[in-house]
Amino acid sequence: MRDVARVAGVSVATVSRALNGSSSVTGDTRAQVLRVANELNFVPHAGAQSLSLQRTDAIGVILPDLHGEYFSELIRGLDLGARNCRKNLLLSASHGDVSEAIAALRTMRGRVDGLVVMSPFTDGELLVDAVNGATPLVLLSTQAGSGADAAFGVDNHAGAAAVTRHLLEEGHRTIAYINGPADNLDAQERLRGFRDAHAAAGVKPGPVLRGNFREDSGFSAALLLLQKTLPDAVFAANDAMALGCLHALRNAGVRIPHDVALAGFDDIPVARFLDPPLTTAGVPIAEIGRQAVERCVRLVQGDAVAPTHALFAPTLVVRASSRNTRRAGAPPSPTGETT
Amino acid sequence: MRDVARVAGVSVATVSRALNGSSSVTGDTRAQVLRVANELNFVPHAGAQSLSLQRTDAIGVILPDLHGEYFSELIRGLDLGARNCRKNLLLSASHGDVSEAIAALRTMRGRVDGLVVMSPFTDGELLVDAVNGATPLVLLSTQAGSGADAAFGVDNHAGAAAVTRHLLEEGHRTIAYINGPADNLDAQERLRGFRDAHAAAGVKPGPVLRGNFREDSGFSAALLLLQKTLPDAVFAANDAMALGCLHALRNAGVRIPHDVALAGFDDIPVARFLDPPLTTAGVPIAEIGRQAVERCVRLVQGDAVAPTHALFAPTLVVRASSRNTRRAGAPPSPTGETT
DNA sequence: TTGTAAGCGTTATCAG
DNA sequence: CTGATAACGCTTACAA
Repeated sequence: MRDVARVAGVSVATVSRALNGSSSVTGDTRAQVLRVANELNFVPHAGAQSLSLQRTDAIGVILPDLHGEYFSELIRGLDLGARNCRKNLLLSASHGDVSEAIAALRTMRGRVDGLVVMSPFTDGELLVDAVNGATPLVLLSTQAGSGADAAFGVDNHAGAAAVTRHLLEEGHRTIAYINGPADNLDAQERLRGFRDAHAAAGVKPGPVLRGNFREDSGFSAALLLLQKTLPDAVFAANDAMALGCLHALRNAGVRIPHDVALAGFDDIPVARFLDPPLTTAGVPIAEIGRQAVERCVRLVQGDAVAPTHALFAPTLVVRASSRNTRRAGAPPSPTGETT
Repeated sequence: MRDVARVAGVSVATVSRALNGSSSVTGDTRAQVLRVANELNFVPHAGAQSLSLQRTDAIGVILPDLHGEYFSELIRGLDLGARNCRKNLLLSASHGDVSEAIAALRTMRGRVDGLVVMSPFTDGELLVDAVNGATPLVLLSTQAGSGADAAFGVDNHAGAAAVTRHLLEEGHRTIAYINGPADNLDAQERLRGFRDAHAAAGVKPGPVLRGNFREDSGFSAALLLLQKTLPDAVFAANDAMALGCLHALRNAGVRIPHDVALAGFDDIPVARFLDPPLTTAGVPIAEIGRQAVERCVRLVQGDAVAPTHALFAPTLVVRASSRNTRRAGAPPSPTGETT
């Protein structure tokens, strides 16, 4: 910038003003400065700018992972929101570990104006403590009362209960469940929904298998199931595991849904492309991301928004994978999709 | 930091030294400072730090998109590389537009030490000009001679030719092609590979349909194909479009591979889970991302590395979707996967 | 070993 | 309308 000032024969202050379109600059000097800046292809140093302005125009995002269909879809929404607000996104992965999340948090101080953190951990308060009100904080997938400025989540209990109810109504009697990570709040709520729906129907829940929300754990769980009498249906706590499960079962020659019905949770983009298309609890993943970022930006701007804990209600998406073909009087719809 | 200094009864310089483990600090003062810093839960301001240190410990990444299986997988690799080097990732999307990419580039000045940019655009030199050597730059998916410090790409021509050859060898006579965006270099090379393989085999290529690398364009292309006599096989320029194509064909009651064989490009994670599993050109997506970041970091550190344009050779991944079941003497392998 | 002060590249205040 | 100059929060000579 000094160079530009020198060449243009003005002071750095004037350069700054000209570049930022301050009104109090002669048309001549402005033109001159812009010309020189262009010649020297000067690009303002965003780091210095934000130090001076006390604002970075960036939102920090910390997610358990940055890959996989679920996070990919979430990131799509986050990006959308950021674009809408003309903010940058600083993404970081905590790899499912609170301490890593906190470390990421620390490196973001002074780099971002606000934070969107997904913290499905039981000990998520640590995170809020770490931020300590220093920065606007929006939490994702967290239980209520978290002390953040805002929180967005999914009604996991209702979603899981709806899927379970659907499976029971289809006439499936024993339903096996592939669980998520034990310390994951989303997973805990889904399991509760699964159990409560059974209790309400007066049916004994099938076996609950260990899982970690990743595809391979769905695969392994299916292998376990194959060693005993197969259940009528399998409900995986997310679509990724349902995918792995589907794969393992098909490898074993099990026909879905004829031999075993299958359902998942999330409605990730591929769910509808599987064969058979997957019944699942539809979550507006991208939409949640978008709203989270936009809310965060609003907090940064100081727009007094009431602290919220918004809970999105999943919609039951019935596709072919859950159909009970053993039962009479269940005429398959042509496309197999209802909502 | 001033607060810490005041409370600890030392100068800010000492605080800085204590926090950064400078050797010339008494054990006592250090302990004292650390204690106070902890009490006040002081977190260094990364922005100010980098202004002073002239280094941000962050790598900027600009991709056409941040979502979808392909980019998701790429981001996994980028994150891996960044973690290995203990760097942060500043991600941005150019949405397939050079000017947006350049805009993103500008906002990154002073925020990152180096750049990894995916620029499959025909006018990618603009990008290099924009950076103007100010920052180490690693390019992805770019044609050679780009003027960047390093470039990583895929041998698209070889990959597409291999897939085409495979389809021809399977006995498919007319092969339709779903193309990528016209101004995309990867897409251009793949089309060339498709054509050259036909020429080498003395077979006339089937129809080439317009596409944009996204799922829905594969779907539309398939609808077009369904209006005429179906080809023996369809080769989509990437897996996402193959997925869309698969979906449309199946909706129409077309059996794959019996009625029409199908192949894609990339080997995204779901490819093996489709029904039938998808034949494709396997690209080590995540690995490319990891290497790109690590190379970028090395450039930042000034390790004199020779400028490279590394080209990864795709591996032909044959799965069930390309089998010619109309031909005699093609006994299906049990898993249907070979490499 | 520690403190003082200059500097990183901007913006903003305050005189001129 | 424009130019000095003090921040912004940190690091690092240079002095003490």
